[in-house]
Amino acid sequence: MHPLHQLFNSFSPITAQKWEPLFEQAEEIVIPRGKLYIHEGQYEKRVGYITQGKMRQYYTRTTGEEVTSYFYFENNLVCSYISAVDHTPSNITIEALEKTSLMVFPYALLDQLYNAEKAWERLGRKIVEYLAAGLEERMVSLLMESPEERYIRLLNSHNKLKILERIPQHYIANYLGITPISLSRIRARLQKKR
Amino acid sequence: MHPLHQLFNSFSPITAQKWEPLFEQAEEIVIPRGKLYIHEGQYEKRVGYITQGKMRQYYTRTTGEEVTSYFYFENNLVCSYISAVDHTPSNITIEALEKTSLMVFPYALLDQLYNAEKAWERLGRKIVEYLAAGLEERMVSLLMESPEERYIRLLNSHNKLKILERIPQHYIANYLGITPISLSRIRARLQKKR
DNA sequence: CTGATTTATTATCTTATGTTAACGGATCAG
DNA sequence: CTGATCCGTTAACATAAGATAATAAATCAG
Repeated sequence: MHPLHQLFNSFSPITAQKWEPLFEQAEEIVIPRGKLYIHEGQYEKRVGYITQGKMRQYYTRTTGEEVTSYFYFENNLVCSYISAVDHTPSNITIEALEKTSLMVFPYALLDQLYNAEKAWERLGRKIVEYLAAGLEERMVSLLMESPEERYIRLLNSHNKLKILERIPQHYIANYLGITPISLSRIRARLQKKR
Repeated sequence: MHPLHQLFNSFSPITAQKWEPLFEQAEEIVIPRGKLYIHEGQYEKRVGYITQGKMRQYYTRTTGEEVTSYFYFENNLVCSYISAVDHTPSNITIEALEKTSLMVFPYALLDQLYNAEKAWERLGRKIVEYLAAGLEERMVSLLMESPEERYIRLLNSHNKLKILERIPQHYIANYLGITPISLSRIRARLQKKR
């Protein structure tokens, strides 16, 4: 079974027959290191699935500063979801942090499948529920925890250890909502405590 | 048309016939000022719809401090969504800030309707998409903005003016992720700038 | 290999927030 | 009416983060 089909099934079962039309319309693309997959301000109606590589999602302030909101790795779906659903320009940018291979298909196809089949509609709901749960967790962490606590949480969330191994520290600081300098100080403080 | 039916229709159309079974099983409840509608730690499988009143949603730290994550008013849906979907104990508490009237129905009923009808399944997806969009906006605000900027954003978001009019200031500070003292200082700073 | 760039740390100074405490005004219950 | 509680503001102090700059280490390109 294709790993993306497997991922879908972990949300809600999709039979091989129903899976087929999506698989047929998907294509493989490769984004070189440092290049953008999704551009802020553009209508971005593709859904991607990473087979190899890593990506960074960020917002851009009016002042030009980038604020990292998420990292993606192998077996992750990447999509400017709100842009695709609401037909609005994307408010996020997603760049490849290394040469990244993706399977991509148009969101319109997914929408078509939603209309055609309750099983797909259900899958769509389950995926958004998963997305919402992740957003809530991040929101609560930002609301309730200090930068130091957020860093410790990251240290302990072992499903995200790959972030610490594969992402440069200044991006991690940015993801935590602090400057790289501040993260350095936090790390120094924590080492002293041991 | 019942206002809740109207609200549903604004997400995705539900015919009068399909609406009927939900309406029949809904009941009206009243929560007195200061009492809890949803208790943290309990399995909370109802969906509520406020017809009158206002409520506050919060998380509780291990230290006992409450951290406000949302305010609800008339015509809002209130639900410990993740608890209902995942069959886990609620991680949030929702209290009535004044005597509040709600229409409530079991989430299981909604789930049943999801299974029975694609129109309901679609509605479910649309509601979660709306929820996710709200969570993302709040997440971004916490990640990108200073407390002062978040307060200014609240001042300008005219659909939330009712928050400023109807919610005590120390809850607003808590919602912004700061202490009431700090909010007082921010307000003093802003007044000086004029 | 080598020079250039990127990345992480440390120091100094400024600024905003948290904490604690005090105060006055408003609200509420008896 | 009156005492008690709640609420918002202000002050003083401690702490942590932002900004800027300097430096060292690691990585990258030619």
